[in-house]
This record gives sequence, C-alpha cells and structure tokens, in this order.
Amino acid sequence: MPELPEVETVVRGLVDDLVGTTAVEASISWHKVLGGMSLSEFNETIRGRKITAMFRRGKYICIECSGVYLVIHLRMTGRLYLSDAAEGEDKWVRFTLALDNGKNLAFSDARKFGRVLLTRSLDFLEEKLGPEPLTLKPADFIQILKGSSRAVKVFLLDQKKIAGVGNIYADESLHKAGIKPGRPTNKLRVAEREKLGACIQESLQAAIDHEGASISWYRKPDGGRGESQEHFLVYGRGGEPCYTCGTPITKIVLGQRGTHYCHKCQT
DNA sequence: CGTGGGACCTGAACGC
DNA sequence: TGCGTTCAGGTCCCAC
Repeated sequence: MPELPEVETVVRGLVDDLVGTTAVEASISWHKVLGGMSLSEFNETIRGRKITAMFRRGKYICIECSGVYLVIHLRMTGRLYLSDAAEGEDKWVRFTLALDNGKNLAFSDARKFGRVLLTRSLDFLEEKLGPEPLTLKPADFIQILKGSSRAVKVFLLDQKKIAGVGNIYADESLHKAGIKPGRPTNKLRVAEREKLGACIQESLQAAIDHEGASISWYRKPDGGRGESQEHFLVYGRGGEPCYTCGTPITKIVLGQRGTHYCHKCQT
C-alpha cells in the first residue's frame, strides 16, 4: 500500500488501542517476516514489555515497547490490524503478536515483501531516511530539491532525500505543481521547487484526510477503505482526460515505475 | 554519482 | 474454463 498517508492512517487507527497493552507472545507463519531474527529470540526480547508509544517515520511504523522497537514496513500489500484470537479468515497473516487484553496485533501481507523487525535503536532508520515532508518549510524544499541531475520524479521516490513519498503522491504532486516528471531536478527554478514542496505537502495532507488510497490491498486497521483514490488527478488515469484541460493523461515508465502526467498542463 | 536490470513474492486483471 | 502474460502502492543489490 503504503505511502506516507496510508501508513499514517494505520498508525492513527491503532495507537490508542495499542499503547498501554503488554506483549505476551508472537507467532509467525513465514520465517522471513522477522528479517533474520529467530522467533525465540524475538519472543525473549519482547515478552512482557508494555507498549509505550506508536508513531510513523517515513513509510515505517514504529511501536515502542518499553525500550525496544517493533519496526514494521508494509511494502506493497501489508496490512496491520487488531483481531480477536478466535478469528482466522485472513490467509495472508504472516505475524501476530498476542496482547494481554486478549487481542492480537496481526500483520498480513500477500506478497511477503513486508517485514516486522525488533530493534533496540532506530538509528538505522535515520541513516536511510531523509526529513519528514509535512514539517519542512519552503526554504527546506528549495534547498533539498537542488543539485541533482536525476529526473525529479525519480528524485522524489528516493527516501534518503524526502521520507514517505511514493509512486502515487509523486505523480500527484508533480501534476499539481505543473512540472513534468522527467525534468532534471537541478533544472527546476527556485519558484518551481518551492511550488513542488507546497504541492507535496498538499497532496499528502489531503490523502491523510481521506484516510489513504485503497486501490487494491490497502485497508484501514478497522477494515474500511480509504478514499484518497477518489481524488487522484493523474495516477492510474492513463488515457483519460485531464480534469484541467481535457488532454489524455500520458503514461510512461520512469525509474522503472509507471508515471502519469498531463503533457499540456505540466511543463 | 547515476541508471538500468533483476530480485524478492503473490494475486488480480486481461487476452486468447 | 483455463493458461500465459503483465502489472502492482517498495526497497535492495549489482553491473556498467
């Protein structure tokens, strides 16, 4: 699923129910989900720890458990939700963490790309992630977006530069900013960089307000669908008319990712 | 430093 | 109905 708005929605939907509970026992149905740690080591580390906080960093979900961190990445098809111990209809559940209130934190992931890591430090995240886009100021975007010859669309997907923007919201933001995705980042004028920053924030915030995009796999923790997909301007609209000028939306491949834009509105 | 390709995985959609 | 192909919100790794 998951870009920043979807991950943020998952965190908001679970934080109140999770914080204050205590981890009892984890179980897995696919060993690689723990990223190399054995289930026994995982359980020895987390058993009996109270969940003290839950937050998002980039596209990662961080659950602090009294000094250690459960770090979850949903990748393409991950879902995170609370279930009653009796339930078992989801055939893609790869990990569950039993809690002391009788609920289970379930991680479901059809494609097995996602991971549930247990770590004593979040330093590794800070090493691979750039700043959070929602708290950046115009001057920060102007600075960050300069000095790269890469196509701006590809640049936006680099988590080391800005954390949390993915394929959907990169396309949406560039459309709102009126910038063609293939433009070299270092050819953008200052005003365009500032505009792009503002459009990134606008796109992400609107998507959070719409509780994420349920195109295929993504669901909120309560099982409901987000509505962000109802508001896409270009993503997934190849061949359909631009809402602004009627020109058919162009779809190309950039950085090996499907890329959508309006040839007329974006320059 | 940047790019392109492939790997990791499975399911849904589509063409025949 | 069934089979083959293509594509998918992400990230990592390697060759050039």
